[in-house]
Amino acid sequence: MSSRHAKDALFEAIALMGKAFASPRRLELIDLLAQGPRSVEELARASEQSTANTSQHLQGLHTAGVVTRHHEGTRVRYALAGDDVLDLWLALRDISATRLAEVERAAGAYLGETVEAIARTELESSLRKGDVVLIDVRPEEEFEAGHIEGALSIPIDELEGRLGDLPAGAEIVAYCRGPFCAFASQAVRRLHAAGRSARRLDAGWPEWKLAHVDAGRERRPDAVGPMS
Amino acid sequence: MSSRHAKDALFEAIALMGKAFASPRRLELIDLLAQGPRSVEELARASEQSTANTSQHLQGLHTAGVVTRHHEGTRVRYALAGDDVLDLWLALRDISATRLAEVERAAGAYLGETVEAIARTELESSLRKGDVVLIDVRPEEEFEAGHIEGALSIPIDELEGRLGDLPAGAEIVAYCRGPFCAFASQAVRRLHAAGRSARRLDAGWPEWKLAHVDAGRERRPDAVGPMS
DNA sequence: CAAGATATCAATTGATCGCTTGAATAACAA
DNA sequence: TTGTTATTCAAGCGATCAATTGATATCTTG
Repeated sequence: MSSRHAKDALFEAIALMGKAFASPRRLELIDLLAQGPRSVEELARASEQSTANTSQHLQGLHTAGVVTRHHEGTRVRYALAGDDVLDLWLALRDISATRLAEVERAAGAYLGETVEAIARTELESSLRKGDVVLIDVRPEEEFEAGHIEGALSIPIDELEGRLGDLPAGAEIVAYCRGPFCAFASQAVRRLHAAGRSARRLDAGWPEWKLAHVDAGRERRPDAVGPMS
Repeated sequence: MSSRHAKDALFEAIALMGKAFASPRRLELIDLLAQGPRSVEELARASEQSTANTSQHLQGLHTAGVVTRHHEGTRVRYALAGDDVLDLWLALRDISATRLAEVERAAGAYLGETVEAIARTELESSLRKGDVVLIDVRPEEEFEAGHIEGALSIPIDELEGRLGDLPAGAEIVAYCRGPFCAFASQAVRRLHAAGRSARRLDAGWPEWKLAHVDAGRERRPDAVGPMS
């Protein structure tokens, strides 16, 4: 009975995907890819690591089935393999935050002084009423790869220069990559310094997108059958 | 600006949990714990590895926040830290199956010849009509830690001896740990050999339990705020 | 074709991981 | 107390991993 051997092989295969999420560098790449497809060089720059290392990790992610790759002329465009992978990453991130004090500490240290947040559902109704101005403070290429409908693209670096675009009395809501991204918090603090009323969205574009794709769907789209 | 350092620390902290899912041995332990709490020795026996190694991995899982531990006299009882962790594990498992051909191959090799499966929703309505006899072919201690209401516990090892407990003409449905567990498939094949009509449930107790806990709830129970 | 940009490969290093072994600790029972 | 059982600790060794470096392939453009 080689059932032990077969079982080992099964868990080993699953662990191939688990390993994809076991390195901080790879997680950062996944987090960036959650905003939209990117080339190797862009990812390397955004994650401040060498191109070679980035490429190496991306290949690892590819053989783990976590990202797709296609060539576009001289460059290679990587993307998350699907919404299920995005969901998995967000789940890992959120659960690690609730279960590991270390994560919350690190998040607090990275985000800086806490700013007031607004929940997605509340923002939705405010948007319908036209109560708020919504700004996307991510880099422009991420905005272009996908953004919340009705949002204004104001990359965090340009914020001060574009205060004029924002109606004086309006309440402003800023969002960025997600709850652990510092852009929105930073934007809110700077807006406050400029005398504006502002809050951050407690989520990012990926969460928003998933929430709208999933609306009215099953939790896990039909568990995988025993084989199929 | 030490923001790079802070960001690294954050991803490194999240990767602590990712690493928990990066080893086949640990995944097997998680899979066993998904059936219910167990002691170190039981887990070591069930996963066919040394007690020392099992203990070591369990400690790793504990510091990763994936399992809880409490002492009961001379033994230590480990359990999954929560339903969110269970959900994460099932998601990783299912996604790896859809994205990695290797996983499906290994699953096929382990499960043996495919048997006909029945979906959870179909089983639910059959149960209401009293159409089927449902048997739980996991080891008895797992049945006792939790099982589908109305199921009969017939550990796979005792199946032949207890054929008499099963009404002759009835359609039988067998379930076990999950879609990648071999017990149910094996049970169905043996029941067929005994001239019975049988199918396997395409999921296991953990999936069933989660589906019933989740019924009528939000997808992800309130994404973690930026800090909270 | 040659030049330039993008991505990957190959080889190396130090660090970490996974498992084994044998001893140590803790709770309990006789 | 002594013995027994369950778990953890500590040391060690081979295997794997992460990052660097420098070279190589591939596509585009002039």
